[in-house]
Amino acid sequence: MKNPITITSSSPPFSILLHQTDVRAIANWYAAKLQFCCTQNPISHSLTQSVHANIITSGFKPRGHILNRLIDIYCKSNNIAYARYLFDKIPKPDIVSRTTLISAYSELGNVDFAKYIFDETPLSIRDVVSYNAMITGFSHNNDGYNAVKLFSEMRKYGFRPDNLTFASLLSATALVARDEKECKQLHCNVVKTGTDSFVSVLNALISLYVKCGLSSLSPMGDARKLFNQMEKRDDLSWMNMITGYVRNGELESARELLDGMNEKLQVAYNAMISGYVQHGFMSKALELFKGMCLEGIWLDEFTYTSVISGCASSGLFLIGKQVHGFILRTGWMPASKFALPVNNALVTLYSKCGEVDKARQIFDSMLEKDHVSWNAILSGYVSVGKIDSAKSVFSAMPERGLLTWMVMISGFTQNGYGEDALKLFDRMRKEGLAPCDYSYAGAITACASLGALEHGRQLHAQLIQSGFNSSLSAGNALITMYARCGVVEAANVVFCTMPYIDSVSWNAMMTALGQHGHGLKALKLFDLMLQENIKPDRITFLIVLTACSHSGLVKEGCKHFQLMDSVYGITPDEDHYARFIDLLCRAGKISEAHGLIQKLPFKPGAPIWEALLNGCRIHGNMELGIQAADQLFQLAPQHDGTYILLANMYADAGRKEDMAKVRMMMRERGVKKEPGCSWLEVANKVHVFLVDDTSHPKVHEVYTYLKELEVKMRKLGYVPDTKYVLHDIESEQKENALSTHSERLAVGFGLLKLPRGATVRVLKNLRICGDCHTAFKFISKLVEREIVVRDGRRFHHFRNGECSCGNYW
DNA sequence: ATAGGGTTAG
Repeated sequence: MKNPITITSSSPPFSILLHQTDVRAIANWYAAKLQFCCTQNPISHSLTQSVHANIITSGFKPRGHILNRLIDIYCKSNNIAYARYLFDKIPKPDIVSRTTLISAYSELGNVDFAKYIFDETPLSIRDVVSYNAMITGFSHNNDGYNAVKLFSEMRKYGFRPDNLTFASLLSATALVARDEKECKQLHCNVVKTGTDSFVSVLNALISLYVKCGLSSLSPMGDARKLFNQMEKRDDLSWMNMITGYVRNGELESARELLDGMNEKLQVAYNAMISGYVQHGFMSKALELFKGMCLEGIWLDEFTYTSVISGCASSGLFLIGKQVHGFILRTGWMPASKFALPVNNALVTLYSKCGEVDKARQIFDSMLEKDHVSWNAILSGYVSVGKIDSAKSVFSAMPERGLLTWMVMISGFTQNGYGEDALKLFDRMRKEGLAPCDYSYAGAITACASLGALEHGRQLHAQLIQSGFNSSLSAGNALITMYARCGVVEAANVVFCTMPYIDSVSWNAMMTALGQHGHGLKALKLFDLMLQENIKPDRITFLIVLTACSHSGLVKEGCKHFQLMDSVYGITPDEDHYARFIDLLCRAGKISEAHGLIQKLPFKPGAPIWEALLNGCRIHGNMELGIQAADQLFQLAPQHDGTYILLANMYADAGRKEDMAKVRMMMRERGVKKEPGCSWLEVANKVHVFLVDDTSHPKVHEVYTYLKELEVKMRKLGYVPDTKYVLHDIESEQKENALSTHSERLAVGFGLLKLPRGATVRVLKNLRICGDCHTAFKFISKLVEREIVVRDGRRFHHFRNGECSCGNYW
């Protein structure tokens, strides 16, 4: 429909103004003009304002439907305050304008003001329509309770509910109904009032049955009966049934319904495709998609959104990109006019397949963005590890939902920024948001990587308080956290008390046992897992091999290494071989490991050489160790771990000059710590440096640094794990500086909780110095504080004050 | 003047 009025003018034409007396004509002109403003998308604010200004300056007193139009426009543009101001100017708003306002405000989400207007409408002018509008208003704002309450109120005052009332009421009841009883009762009411011949009422009733029947034996039974009885069905009836079946996982019944349809309704196909996508049957979804193309059914934004997002979530990136190309080629719509969800799905697709730049390109080209778009691009950056870009996206976001925080928190954690993760978690709560269980999982994992036990414990307590104690992700994170902080018993308690567990939980618990030298227990758990019919995956075998390696279980390790291919059909990849070589090396079978490397089915990469180098370090095999280090330098010259391993190898052999050479090499090649490592890690590295260079003159500086770290830690809100605090080192005796300082340092680290890295190095250092006395003192302290020193071969297990020194000392 | 349903992010 063409609008005869020119768009630019804001005052009525002279022909109308000529007859000043004809107020009606002027009013009609303004109303039509405002109607035009209203139908523009987006609403033309500048034109509205100039028309409004014109109304005021011309001395024309707006009332009735002009005021309504104006209010309508200001409502739609979310200028509620001004709409309210105009509303108060209406001398006696009639029921029609009130009803308009009620539904407009409700649609805008301002149901409170809608209720205000409704409440102050005198009972004498209320009618069924206004009640209907208000019930719908509540229902659209997820307030089923008040909708139902209003319904009984209107019956109390003697209003006769009509078909539209029941349509709204049924939809509202779906929000609050608990059982089928309520459905049946309402159904009777509908039949009694004779509204059961209206398609919209029956549609609403069907979806109510679908929602309430979920717990019953045949959830779709009543809905199907009703559907079959219907004389007339429209698009929505079919949609409701199909999505109902989909929700119950009865995809075959849904498909039967679709195939039995006489006319091919596009919405029904869309519902079916989205059902397949939701349940991960991508091949079926794509088959149906192809069928739609062949049958000549029009494909719309919903079709494309489902298909593309399905491709994204099931890893079919190539097909997803093909669909994207297909849309562009067929000229379905110019790319600039793609609907928001389609663009969102595309951003997700390119984010997930790692092409985050392409995702960004689409994101930037979008005229309209919502929180989903922002979250999609954010998780795109997070998953490829571009934390800086993720950070800038995070701070540029117009609104941050729970998911946003969660993505950013676990993004920090996954990329090694544990501190930032905890800081963000705190900030989230300071802003008054209640973190979801995934956010807790992220923060708890951050504690695991930082070794912050006490902080982790507090989060555990808060997690329970928030009612997330049955959360899978949080439970799995807790197992990892307790294990990494040395409290394997606590990890076990979590594992045993979790109401639901998945393969990740099994893996986490096996890791926990393996880390603490309980190799046999880990293998027992593995068997238990098999008995529970959980299929082991590649990760499981990585864990099993590591557990065997750390407990010196060579035979068992070999057995499982062979079984994984022959019985479980998992071909060992580079990581598995690396663990296996590690196992051989730790058991002293260096030449065997070296032989295996030469027979590998692929070109050995960094993990393989690193395992060999570490083995050579343990057993003092200098020649092979240097060879392995050379290979590593070629593969990754900037990786600091290689230098540290090599230096440690020399340290064990007492070759100080060579250690110095390694350090020189690092300096020459500009090897630095990767950016973003936590201060805890820095401290650890400082410690390594100190231990490696026993005559380092800067011992004091290191202590000052550690003290600063402690202050920083408190500022960040960490709770120190013990009451130990670093004392003034200056006042300490200087004799035997190394061992004393090492112990102090360890106490310092104990405060930061880093049993594995730091304490083990202290022990090693004390061994080099031959200071057994301090070592024993130190060990007893560890036992006192329930820290178990572990590692299969080299670091032994100390418990109850006893210490099995073996060849270590 | 008022009605029924569906898509996207971990």
